[in-house]
Amino acid sequence: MADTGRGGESLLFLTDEQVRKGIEAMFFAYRGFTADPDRILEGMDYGRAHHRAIHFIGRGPGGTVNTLLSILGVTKQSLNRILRTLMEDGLVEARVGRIDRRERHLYLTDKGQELERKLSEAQRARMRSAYRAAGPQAVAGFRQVLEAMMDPEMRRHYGALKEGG
Amino acid sequence: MADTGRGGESLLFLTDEQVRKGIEAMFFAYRGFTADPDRILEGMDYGRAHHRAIHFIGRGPGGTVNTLLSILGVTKQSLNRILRTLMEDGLVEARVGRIDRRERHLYLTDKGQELERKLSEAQRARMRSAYRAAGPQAVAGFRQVLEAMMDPEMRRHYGALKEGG
DNA sequence: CTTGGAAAGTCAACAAGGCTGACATAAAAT
DNA sequence: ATTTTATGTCAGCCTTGTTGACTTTCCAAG
Repeated sequence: MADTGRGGESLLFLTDEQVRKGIEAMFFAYRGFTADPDRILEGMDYGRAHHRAIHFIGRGPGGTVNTLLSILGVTKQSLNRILRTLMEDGLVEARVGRIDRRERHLYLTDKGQELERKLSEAQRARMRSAYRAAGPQAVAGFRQVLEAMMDPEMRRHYGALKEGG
Repeated sequence: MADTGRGGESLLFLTDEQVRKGIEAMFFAYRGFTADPDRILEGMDYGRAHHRAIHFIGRGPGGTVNTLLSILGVTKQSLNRILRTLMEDGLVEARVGRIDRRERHLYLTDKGQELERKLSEAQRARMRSAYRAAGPQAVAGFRQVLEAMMDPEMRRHYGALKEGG
């Protein structure tokens, strides 16, 4: 176990204690991460699931239901319930595919974009503030660790959005 | 990359695009973060809420119900349901306080510790692997950003566990 | 000693958002 | 012509969150 790794580090960062602290950091930070959108959505008929759908439709307009399904990792029944309410309320629009007419391509309406912006701005404000407090080097590290933590399939989606953005 | 490093930075890491990628990284990574314990717990009568309770009881044995309540950020009714099943199943023990006998101090039984270890090991394995892949500098940055992302009260709990650990 | 209030537990009801299973339909692929 | 795929939908269940009302226990202040 005397592996010194990257240029002579002590590997102290891999102790159980360090790793446990990382786990708790994830737990507590995720709460902060979702807190602002949750606050905005409470009172509306929407919840976190609607936020996620709106986010990824806004991020990849024209994506199919299947794509969204695999990004979100839920069942079609579960997604359908959310999508239906969003469409009824005129936040999301589903267009029949021109090439393959079985597919539905999803878009945010103007109203949907408005809510997306509102939610996104709150969440970005916190993220930006954390970024600013930690500095660019820390941010790079943050992203590296998170990316390494993902399941391969999720990393695929993440990467696709990276290029796309 | 034209990263100029700390002190005269380009602030490119604060663009909306960068911040959005951070948001998505959190989303996808958190899924990975919970995936392994979820897999272990499925089939048992337990869920993520039980995992969280077990984790923090194991982390701070002798803590009161109220402490746990404020760490987890749920209502007492919600926690009580989880705690009751854990006590019925002999994973958690509640001891009446010696000083203040209204308080219940929570401990994991041997059986509880066994499950805690099983869940924790799976989660730590992933975290450790991510840490190893990213390296110590990245890990430091990861922790900095997450800490800055927490709500102040959560940061308090996080810090308390930090010292304690 | 009595009373106020904090800590904890309990019961009931409800909602969000996961899940499975079964089934329907349209369109593409074979 | 048949099978597969993409999507939608109905019904029902589970976990885990919520609120509200109420009780018990116990410390502490009057």
